[in-house]
Amino acid sequence: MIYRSHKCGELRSTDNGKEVTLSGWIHRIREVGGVTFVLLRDQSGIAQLLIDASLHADLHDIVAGLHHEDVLRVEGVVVKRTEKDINPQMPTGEIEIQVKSIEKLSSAKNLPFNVHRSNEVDENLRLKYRYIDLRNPEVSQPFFLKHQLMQTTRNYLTNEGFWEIETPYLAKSTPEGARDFLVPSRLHDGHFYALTQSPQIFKQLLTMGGIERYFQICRCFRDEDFRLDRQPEFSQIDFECAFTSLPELKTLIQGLMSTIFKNIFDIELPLPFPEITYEHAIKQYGTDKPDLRNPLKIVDITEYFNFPGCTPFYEKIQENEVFLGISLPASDFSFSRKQGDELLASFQAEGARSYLFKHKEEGLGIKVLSEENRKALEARLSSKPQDHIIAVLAPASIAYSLMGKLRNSLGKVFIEKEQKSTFQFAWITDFPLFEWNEEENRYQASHHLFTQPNMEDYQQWHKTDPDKIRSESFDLVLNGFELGSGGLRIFQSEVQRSILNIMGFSNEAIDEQFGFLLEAMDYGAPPEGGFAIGLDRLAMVLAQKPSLRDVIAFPKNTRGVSYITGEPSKVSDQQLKDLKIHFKKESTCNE
RNA sequence: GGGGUCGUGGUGUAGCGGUUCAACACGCCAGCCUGUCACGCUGGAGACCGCGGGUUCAAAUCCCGUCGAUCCCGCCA
Repeated sequence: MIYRSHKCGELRSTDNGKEVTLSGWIHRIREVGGVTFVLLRDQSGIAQLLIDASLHADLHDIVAGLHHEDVLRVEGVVVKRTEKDINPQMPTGEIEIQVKSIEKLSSAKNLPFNVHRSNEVDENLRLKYRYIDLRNPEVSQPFFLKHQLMQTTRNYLTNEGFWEIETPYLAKSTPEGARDFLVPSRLHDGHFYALTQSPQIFKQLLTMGGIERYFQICRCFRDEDFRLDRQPEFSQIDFECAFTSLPELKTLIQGLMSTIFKNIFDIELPLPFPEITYEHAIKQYGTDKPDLRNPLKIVDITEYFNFPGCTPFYEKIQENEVFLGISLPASDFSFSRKQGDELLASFQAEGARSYLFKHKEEGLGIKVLSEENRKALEARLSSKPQDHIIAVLAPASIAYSLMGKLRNSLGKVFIEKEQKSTFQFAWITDFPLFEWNEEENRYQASHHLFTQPNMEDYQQWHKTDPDKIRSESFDLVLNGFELGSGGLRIFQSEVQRSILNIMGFSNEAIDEQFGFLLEAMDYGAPPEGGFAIGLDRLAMVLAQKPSLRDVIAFPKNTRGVSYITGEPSKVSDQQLKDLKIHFKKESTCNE
């Protein structure tokens, strides 16, 4: 059986007169008097069938029984449409197929939603019937993009001398970082595998094994709460190099990104990407993943209000609070009194004092400031008449993040209007090695446990102020999304042990949990570094989709549930028995 | 773990104390239509308004609880 001689979407007027066999799904049916128009769809596109039962009497019955999404095989002749019947909206709009025979390969029940209208349907229903939704090119297109990303990446890294090597998914649970998905071991009572959160340790072992350039497009598993840009399983472009440096890694990644943009979009990316230190990013953008399409900047205006009598600002500043402002140019950000009040109210709710200043013709309306001081402030903010200034007075720990959120929400409209399809990369550098964990009252790794400290910082501060140590690591940010992170790794066991000690690991705990790694470092480990790029996030941003679920073929919902196959699900008593797992209480979560 | 929003025929929504309140669009079924292209026209079927309780003479509508969905914070690269 020949199912098709041509694909629906490829037919043009140059095919006029050809005998063709097509197979596909019924996209629409339009019955007009004695003739029936059927749009037949396959992956390549849509072609219009013309079925005239008066010419082929045997078609009459079969046409009467056709429904949307039935699967057909048809034979017919390509004919050019007359001038007035051409549909310029369709790529195949100059022709149609005069049908001679129809065979229904498969019939479709009434569908839960229309393929071409699924964007208005509840997402969980679409996910349950993902195989229907995927028939819509708008839904399937991101998967082709992702395919291109993977192919380009493999080619690029292969050309750079990388080997693609697989690492285990069933691995050892490690402390720190995200919660693990655990897999009980049948052969070892009470013992568990953990699904890998990332191939971090394995890739280090590979370079220690003399494989100087490794990469992998790898699945990662993390059992945390999910968001638009977080799924329980996701993919990373993961790589590691021996004898490398931060500049070399950056060059490599910039090369990958520019190759991707060149190959897929025919866009020349401006290189190198701008570099912003972590400290600078927080102070200017209120986040470590700034969207550089957004022109707004946070300005520290504390100094202009820091004099006795400048009530109430002065008193709060003396208590170590900071005063931060964002200038909103009237040319780009129209602003109503009501919006302003709403914003201020949302800040008060977060425990910050907030202010909205309007720049009038005669200047910013802030009475406590001298004219000279006020003018200096206006210059600092580049503020002009009609502009607004939003300002927050709060402890630094909350002020910057509040302003960061404000900057994001204010910038949204601007980006949507002016910058929607532009791509702004940035490197974020000089991250602190540790961050303080309030709950556990100890330091934890801000990147991961094996990140190389800046050795000068380390020598100076590791005994007294570990939080002043910067790490040899960096992030890649694209349009406000953290695309990936990486850096240099510790390759000396003494340093690794000392870092783990600072984070509160006893030597016994280190030997038990990381003994194999420290031992490996003692058998001749090369200096090394690497990076990991979130493949799904990259695809999401490039496809300009709002959710990771749009670029994962069979994603889970926000509670980690798949409606298509029904996991997580209960398992049989026998399976539990084999694993020697007993539940104290009958679980009632789902069937 | 916390907060916001939502839950009405197959799908998307309207109704937000009573009276043509169970409606509208798409889809579905039947009929008509020989150039449609989101075809059109006529008619029809289809919902105990997520679930449980309460207030009331009266609840889709108000209240409480619960379940589910979703977004955000916490958490997480």
